[in-house]
Amino acid sequence: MTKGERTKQLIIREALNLASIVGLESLSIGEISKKVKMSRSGLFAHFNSKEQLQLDLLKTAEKHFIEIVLKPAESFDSPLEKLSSIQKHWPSWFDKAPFEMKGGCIFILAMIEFDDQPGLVRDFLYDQQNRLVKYIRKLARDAIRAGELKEQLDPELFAYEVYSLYLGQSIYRKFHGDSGAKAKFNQSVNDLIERWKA
Amino acid sequence: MTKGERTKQLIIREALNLASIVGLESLSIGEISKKVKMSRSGLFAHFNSKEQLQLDLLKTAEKHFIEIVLKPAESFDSPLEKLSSIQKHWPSWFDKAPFEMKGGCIFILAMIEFDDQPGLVRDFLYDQQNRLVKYIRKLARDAIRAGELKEQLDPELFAYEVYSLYLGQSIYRKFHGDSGAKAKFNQSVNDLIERWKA
DNA sequence: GTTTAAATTGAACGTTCGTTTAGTAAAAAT
DNA sequence: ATTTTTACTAAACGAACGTTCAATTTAAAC
Repeated sequence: MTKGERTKQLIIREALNLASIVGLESLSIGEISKKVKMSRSGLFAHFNSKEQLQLDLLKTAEKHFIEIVLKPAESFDSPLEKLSSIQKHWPSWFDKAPFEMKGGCIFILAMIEFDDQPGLVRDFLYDQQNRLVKYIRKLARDAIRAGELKEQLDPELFAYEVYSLYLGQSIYRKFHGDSGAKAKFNQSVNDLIERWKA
Repeated sequence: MTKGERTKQLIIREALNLASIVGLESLSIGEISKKVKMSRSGLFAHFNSKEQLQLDLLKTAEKHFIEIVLKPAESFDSPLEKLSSIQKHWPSWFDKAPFEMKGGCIFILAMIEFDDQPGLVRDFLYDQQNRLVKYIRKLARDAIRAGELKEQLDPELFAYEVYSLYLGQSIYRKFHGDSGAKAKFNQSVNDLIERWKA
C-alpha cells in the first residue's frame, strides 16, 4: 500500500467519524485537516472536490455496511434465516465498523440531508438505499416461495415496515438509549416475522 | 399587527420553505434575505441570533403541526378514533401548513441534523418529539382502558411502531412518490390497529 | 404635524469556506 | 544513487458566513 493510499484511508476514517455527527454537508475540509494534522490543500489533493470526498465516504461506509450487515446472511440457505441474520446485525452496525462512526448511521443522516439536493451524492444514496430495500423485499419473496412465510404477505409492505423500524430505532436511541431502542427494533421485527410465518 | 411582526412572519414563511429543503444548519441568513428582498442585517435584527431564528422556525412549525395533525383528533371521544384521526392527517401535514414546506417534514430533518449537536435547538426538538411519542402512547393506553384495544398490547411498542412508520413514509416518498408512500403508511398503521382491536 | 420609537440599511468585522497554484519534501522506480 | 513520480505545504483567491454598529428611513403615538 502506497503512502497516498495510507493517508487517504486515515483521512476517510477521521472524516467518517466527523460526518456521522455533523453530516456530510457541514463536514468541512478544514475540520478534517485539523484532525489528521495536515494542510487543507494537501488533504484536498486526495479528492479534488468536496463532492468526491463525500462520495468516497459513502462508498467506504457502504463497503463496511455490506461486510457487517449483509455478508453474514450469505452463510444461510433459508431466506428466513437470512432475514434474521440481517435483523441481528443491522442496528448499531456502525459501532462495529473499523472506522468508528460515533454519531450513528451515516446513511440515514445523509439520506435526509440530501433528499432534496440534486447531485452525485444524492444519486448514490438513492441507489444504495433502494438496493437495500429491494434486497429485503426479495428475501421476503424468496421466503414465501420457500414456504417459510405466508402467501398473503405483501413483500413490498414487509420491506417498508422493516426499513421503517430501523429508521425508528436509530432515532429512538436518542430518547431511550442504545439498548432500549435495539430491543424495540428486535421485538417489532420478531413480531412481524412471527406473524407471517407459514 | 405591527409592521415588524408582519415582516417577521414573512421571513419565517420563506425561511421554513428553505429550511425544509436544506435543513436548519445550512440555512443561511443571506439566502433568506435574498428571498424576502431585504438586507441581512435588517433580517438579523428580528432574531438577534441564528439559533433564535432556528427556534422560531421550529416553534412556528410545531404550532401548525398541532393545528393540522393533533387538533382534529380532539373532536372525538374515543381514543381509537383519535388515533385514526392523527393517522389520517399526519403524513404530508407540511403540505397543508400556511407556510409551505416543500422539502418535507422539517422535524425529521432537524431531529437528525441536531441529534448530536448540543444546544437550545436540540433540546427543543428532543422535547417536542418526545411529547409526540408520549401522546401516542397515552392514546394507546387510553384505548386499552376503554376496551377498544387488547390488553396484551404494549403501548410503548405501539408508539414506536407508529412513529417509525411515519419516518419510513417520509423517506419512502423519495423512492415511490407521495401517494405510494402514504398508502403504505396507511395500510401498515391500519393493519397494526386492526390486529390489536379488542 | 411633530415627536418618539421601530424597522431597515450599508459598510465593515474577523472567520471559514472550497479551490487553485507554484514550489518543496518525501517516496518509489530505475 | 539518481531520476522521476508522488505527496504535501504555504500562500492566496473570491465568496459567504454570523454578527455589530452607526446612520437613515419608515411607522406609530401624541
